[in-house]
Amino acid sequence: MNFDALSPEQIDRLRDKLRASGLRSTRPRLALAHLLFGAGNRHVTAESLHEEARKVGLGVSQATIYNTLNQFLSAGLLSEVIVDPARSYFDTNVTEHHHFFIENETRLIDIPLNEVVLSTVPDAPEGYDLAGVDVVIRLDRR
Amino acid sequence: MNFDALSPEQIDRLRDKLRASGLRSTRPRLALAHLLFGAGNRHVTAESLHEEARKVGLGVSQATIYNTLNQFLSAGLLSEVIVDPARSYFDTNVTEHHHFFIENETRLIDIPLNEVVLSTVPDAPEGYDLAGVDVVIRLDRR
DNA sequence: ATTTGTGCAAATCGTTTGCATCTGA
DNA sequence: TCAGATGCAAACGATTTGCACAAAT
Repeated sequence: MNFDALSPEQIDRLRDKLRASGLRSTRPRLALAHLLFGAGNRHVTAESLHEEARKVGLGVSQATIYNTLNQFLSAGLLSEVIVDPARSYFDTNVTEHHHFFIENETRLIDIPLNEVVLSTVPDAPEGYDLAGVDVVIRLDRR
Repeated sequence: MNFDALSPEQIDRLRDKLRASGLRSTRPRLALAHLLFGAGNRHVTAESLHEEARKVGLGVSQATIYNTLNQFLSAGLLSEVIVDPARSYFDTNVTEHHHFFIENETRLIDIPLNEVVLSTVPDAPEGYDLAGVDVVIRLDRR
């Protein structure tokens, strides 16, 4: 596990982020947090993150990848995007927004909230609370 | 397999529907088609349909359920709804429309197309064609 | 010292597939 | 007749879990 590229400040920032969410700052978690939150918004699958971790020389098992992703998810550090029956996508953008999904590239692109305007939306049926609205625009490479 | 409840007219209608889609009208397919298309729009999972088939006394295996659902899907007799990472939903409504998904009841409700108006939608990125727009409104029982 | 996380391998769950056997056209 | 369907069980891929060990507070 190569932490040389990380400045102490970066490490501290990640530590704080984890602690603030009630998670212990362990080595694997710090390393994965760095991959995930180190640069802009990202979409990963368990497999893509595992692959990435391997390349960077992290000896993390798939189980830890899954556990960590799920912990980050329940801690609110990640959101889940449900667009593909074959696998789960995790998004570092936890604000409300929508997605393009490129079916034959297995790739997601964020759509800022203000670029989709729902001018008419049905009321929730009696006895139910609104939990969220997901808009997925499916694309195919031309 | 109890076909007593089916009038010859109903059987013929289903036969035609299958044939029109290039599918042979076999016993299991006719029976499942009857369950699926017999009464209004429906949402099923492989498991729920299997269960239902069992109750009606059909000796169909899970494999046949899956194969049949997928054949109906590619034949355009069913559509797929992707809302739950845990299982696939099939919808007998093959026209464009949207969905309520009740997370803790594992249940779908159709939303007619005109009840959701997207007044602003981003352009597809260069080089990509629009394949579809899915709106899922997630609900929780109050 | 105690609690929480990790790794591994085995277990689980939904879904798909190979193959021998049936069956509809 | 014979291409196409079925059933079963085995295979599969993604995800979860049990448990012994390791590390964090």
